[in-house]
Amino acid sequence: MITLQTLRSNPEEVVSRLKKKHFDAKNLVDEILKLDVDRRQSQTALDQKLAESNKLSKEIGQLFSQGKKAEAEEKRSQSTALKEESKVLEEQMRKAEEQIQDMLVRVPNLPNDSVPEGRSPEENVVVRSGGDVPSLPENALPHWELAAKYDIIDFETGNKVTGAGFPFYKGKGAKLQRALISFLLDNAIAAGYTEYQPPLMVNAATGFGTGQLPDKDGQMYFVNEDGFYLIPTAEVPVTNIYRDVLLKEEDLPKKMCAYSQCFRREAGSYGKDVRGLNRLHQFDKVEIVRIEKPENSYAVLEEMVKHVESLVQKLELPYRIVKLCGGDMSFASALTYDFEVFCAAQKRWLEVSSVSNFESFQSNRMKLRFKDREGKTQLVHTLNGSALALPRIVATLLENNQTPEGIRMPAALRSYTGFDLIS
RNA sequence: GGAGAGGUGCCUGAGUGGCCGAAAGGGCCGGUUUGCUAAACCGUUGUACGCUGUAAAAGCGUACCGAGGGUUCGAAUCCCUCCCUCUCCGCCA
Repeated sequence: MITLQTLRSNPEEVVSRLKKKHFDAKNLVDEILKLDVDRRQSQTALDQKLAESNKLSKEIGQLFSQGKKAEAEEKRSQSTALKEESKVLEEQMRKAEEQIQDMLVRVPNLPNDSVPEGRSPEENVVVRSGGDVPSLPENALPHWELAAKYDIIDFETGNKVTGAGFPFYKGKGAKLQRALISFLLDNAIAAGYTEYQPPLMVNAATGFGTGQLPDKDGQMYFVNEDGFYLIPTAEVPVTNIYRDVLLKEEDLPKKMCAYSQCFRREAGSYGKDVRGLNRLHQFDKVEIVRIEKPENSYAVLEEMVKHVESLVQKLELPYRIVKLCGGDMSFASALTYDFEVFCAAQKRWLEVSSVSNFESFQSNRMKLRFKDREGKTQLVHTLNGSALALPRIVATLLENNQTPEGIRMPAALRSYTGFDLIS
C-alpha cells in the first residue's frame, strides 16, 4: 500500500497519477485525509489523558507508601474518571485507524511516469522482440495433440484424479519439466541469486504482505483447517522472508530465486485460454525476487528483464517484451514488463513472464525497511519476475519444434534432458 | 495428538504489581590512550505515532517485554484465549 505520508503530502498528485490506472481515487483520498485529521486529534487528546493518568498513578503510589491514605483514595477516584474518558478516546482513535487502513489498502500503487496510457492489453507497448517464428506446415499440431501423440502429458488422467487444470507429466514430458527447472535455477544462480525452497502454504499475514490479501483471496486455494493459503507464486513466501525486518544498508541488495509449484483457482477462465497447458491450476515456476535500495530499483528492473530475455533466447523461442499500459497493470505494481513467446501452432502470443517493480508498495505492507548510512529508516523497494513459468514454455517448445521425426530440444536444454528428440 | 518448560532490547540474560523502556555482560558505534593492531577506560546505543519545533536538529508526550483481551489508580510481572519454540512420549515420510 502507498504510505500515508505520500498521500498526506501530495494528495492531488496521487489522484492524478492513478488516473493512468483508470482508478478514480478522489473520494477515497479525501476520506482518508479527513479520517487522518480525526485520528491525530484523537491521539493528541488521548495522549494527554494518559499522561495525566500516568502522573496520578505515580503520585498514588507515593502517597500510599507515605501512608497518606485519604489523599490517595481521592486521587484514585480521579484516576478512575480519567480512565473512562480515555476509553472513549481510545475507541475513537482505534476506529479511525482501522478505517484509514481499510481504505489505504484499496488504493493501488502509483504507476511510474513511463507507464503507457491505455486501458487494455492491446495498448501495451512492445519494447523489443527477438527470435524467429518457425514456419510450420499447415497440419502442425497444437501442443495438447502433440502431448497425446508422444504420450508425454496426460490431461485426462489429471481430470480423473483431481480435476481440470491438473495434468500428469509423463516419461520425457516429466523429464523435460525437471530439465527446465534445473536449467532455470542454474541460470538464476549464475546471475547471483540465492536459491530457496519455500513453503507452498502460507499464513494470512504473509498473503497480506505481498498484496494477495485481502483483495484476491478468491484466487488462492485455502486450507480451512489450518488457515493456510496455497501459494499462487513463490514471490509470496520468498518476499515475506524479510517481513517485519529492519535491514542495514550494507545488507542490501538481496537476490533470491526459488522454484515452486504454484496454485491458482483461476475462477472465471474459459475457452481457448485454458486449453492444454495454456492455463493450469497447478504449475511450475522459477521466480526471482530482489530487495533493493530505492535509488537502484529501476536499474535493477532492467537488469532482471535482461536476465529473463537471456533465458528465452537460450531456449530459442520467438519472444517480445511488452511494457504494460496503466489499465493492464496489477494493483500493486509501479511498472511491469511482460514476456510473451509466440506459440506457432496456436498462432498466439503467450505470457511466460512478468517482471515488476513494486517500489515500496509491498515493503510498506510488510514493514520491510532498512537503515541508511545517515541512520534514517526507509522502506526498501521490492521487485520480482518469473524466470520462467513452465507450462507455456513447454507448450511453445512442443509446437514450435515439431518435426516429422519428433520434437527437437534446444541445444541449451540437452545436457539437462539427456535427449534431443521427443519421438 | 499427550505431558512438561518457556517466549524480555542486536545477542546472552535478570526482573513476580509502582522507583522498569527495562539490571548485568557481550556486540555495535563514538571518544581517550596508542608507532599499528590489540587491550584498557569513558560515553552512546530500539521502533512507531502524536505535539512543539528546526535549515538540519532537538525537546516533550504516548504506546510497545510473542499476539489479543481482562483485573488494577498502576502490569514485563496477576488472570483468560491464541500463536510459536524447546524437552519427553506417541504417530509417521
